[in-house]
Amino acid sequence: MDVTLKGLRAFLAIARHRSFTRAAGLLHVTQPALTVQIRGLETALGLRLLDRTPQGVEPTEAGAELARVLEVQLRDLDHTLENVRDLAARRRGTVRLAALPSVASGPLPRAMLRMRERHPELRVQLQEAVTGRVHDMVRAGMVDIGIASGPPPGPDLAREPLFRDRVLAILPADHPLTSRRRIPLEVLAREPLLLLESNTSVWRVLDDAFAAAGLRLSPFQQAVHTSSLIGMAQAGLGIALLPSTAVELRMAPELARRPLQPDLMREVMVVHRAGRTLSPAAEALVEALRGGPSTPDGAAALAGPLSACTARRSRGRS
Amino acid sequence: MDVTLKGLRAFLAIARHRSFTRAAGLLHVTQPALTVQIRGLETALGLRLLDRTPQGVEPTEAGAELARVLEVQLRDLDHTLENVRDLAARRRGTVRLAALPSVASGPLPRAMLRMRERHPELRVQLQEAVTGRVHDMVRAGMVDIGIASGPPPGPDLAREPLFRDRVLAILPADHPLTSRRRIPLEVLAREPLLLLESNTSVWRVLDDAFAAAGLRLSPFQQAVHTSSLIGMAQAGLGIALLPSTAVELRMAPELARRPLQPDLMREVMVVHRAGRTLSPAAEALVEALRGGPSTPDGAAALAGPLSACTARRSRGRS
DNA sequence: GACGTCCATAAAAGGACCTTATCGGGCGAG
DNA sequence: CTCGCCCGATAAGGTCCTTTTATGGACGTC
Repeated sequence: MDVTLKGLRAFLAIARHRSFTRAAGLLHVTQPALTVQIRGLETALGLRLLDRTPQGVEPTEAGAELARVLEVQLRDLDHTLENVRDLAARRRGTVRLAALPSVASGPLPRAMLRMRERHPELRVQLQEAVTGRVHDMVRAGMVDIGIASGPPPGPDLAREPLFRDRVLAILPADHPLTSRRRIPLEVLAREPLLLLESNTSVWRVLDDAFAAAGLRLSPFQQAVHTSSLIGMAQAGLGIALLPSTAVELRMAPELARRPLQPDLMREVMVVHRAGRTLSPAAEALVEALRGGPSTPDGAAALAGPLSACTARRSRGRS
Repeated sequence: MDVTLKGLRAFLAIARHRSFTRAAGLLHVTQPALTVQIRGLETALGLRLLDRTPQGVEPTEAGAELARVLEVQLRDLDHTLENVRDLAARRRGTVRLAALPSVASGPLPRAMLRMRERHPELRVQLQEAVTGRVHDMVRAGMVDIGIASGPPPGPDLAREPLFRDRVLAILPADHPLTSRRRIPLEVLAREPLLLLESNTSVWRVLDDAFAAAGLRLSPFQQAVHTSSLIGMAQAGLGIALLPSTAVELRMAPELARRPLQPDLMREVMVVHRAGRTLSPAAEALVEALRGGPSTPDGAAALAGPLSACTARRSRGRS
């Protein structure tokens, strides 16, 4: 015979209410079930825990001692289990996120707002980083998920597409090229270009496209922050090439925006460790980033973390 | 699905050893059993606790948190259960005992010695009291068992015979009555009698017997302590009537002892609350009082407390 | 003295659990 | 690159446990 949680809970209920019958009602079982449970528990422990009297039940010495201790310990255990269930139900939890600066300042805030509406208790620990650094942080376990762009980072990281982001040419409203709806790369190549640093995903997209067109990407000026480039464009220093998500663009409405020819897109992706389940909080954030929950009702959301992420490591292209 | 102790233990073993297969070996089950157990636990909690990878298992964030807390809590729970098992196995425990002074000084010490040989960790809290007080203390729950004599104390107390104790006449070796092998009550009635107090069981036995013989019990001297009466008898003050268990008799070998005519016996009994199971420690003491364990082998002794004392309240004679 | 309450027991249905056997995926060696 | 090994998942089958329904015995009450 084995000590079971069910048996212990039954014992505690009976000891507390001094009655098999009443405890049975509270536990939603019949009285004989408790008789058997207690017999099992008493056999497992090797002594009598409850003295059955005609008018009810009285714990023995040992039973009273056990009940006293068990009361605390089972409450603690239930508390522990409830905490885990809170994680699952997204009533608790923190997502550690590493995101591209353009996403962090652009679509991310609204996603966090959506997440808070559905799961007010969840928290996000945000760190901004460029793609390579995002991958490193995810790989090292420093963050739960990353938002990055660029090529597949390797077999140990899994990626799921989030959205596509257009690369725009940002130029003063009176610039001659504003007459064109799209600005060809070969035209751009002759202009003074204002670019982010070369380890960014935008730079990589541009570099690839220029190379494919037989051109060479030679920036007139580079900067770490998008707003610096915008300031330069406002001053007429040249043409800035920026992702459309960059929220700083909204603060410079007088600047013209033009897509390129060919239209260059940057694929923004969620990255996480392959073969590792996303925490429920991380799932909630991904859902919010996608615009809404993939599983609208709570029950399905609760089952979600189990069904999701059974995928194994994705094969990296050689 | 329900959280079970077995499932939690399985989870902890797997999380600790990072492997279903290894944990299965340690838990003496097969690996599929653990797969099912963990699936049940994860379903009950609503999230994934373990990430299965080709080379083993890695706890998820939630799983790691659960494992950390559970480790402590299950250890505490096991400790609690082990404590109860110690009670059952008589490796721990205290008997609160109220006993007649004659028994406490007479057969009890040897019984305690026998108990200590078998169960060295058990302790006895002894209180000496006369029969009426013993009954009261047992009834009030102040002690676990009592040793008393005399008539049935009522329906709420159960009694089991322990031994029979002869009432002896104690007289100086040169007393004329020493010529008689048994001393008739009518002879005694004419002698100066040295008796214990009137609330004692010996007094009651004598009183009943004298009354049945149409005699009147009128002590020449009364005392609380047996040794006082012995001293008086040594001084030639009269004839002391004492139970044969009184150990003080052994310290006065020069005094003569004679049974009465009719032979008066005092039935010494173990008393405990009716319908209440004796604690294992109390059972051990009763066994020792009886001269040896009623269940010699440990296994049967362990099962003993369960089978014993299923009897309901014994009917008191009206 | 009939009745209600309480726990124990018995039998049967239902479910949970474990074991054996097998699968599929990943990894390392040859 | 393929074979063999290790890992966990799955399926099927049987056993054991658990629960429910129905009933019994003991006790207290009206």
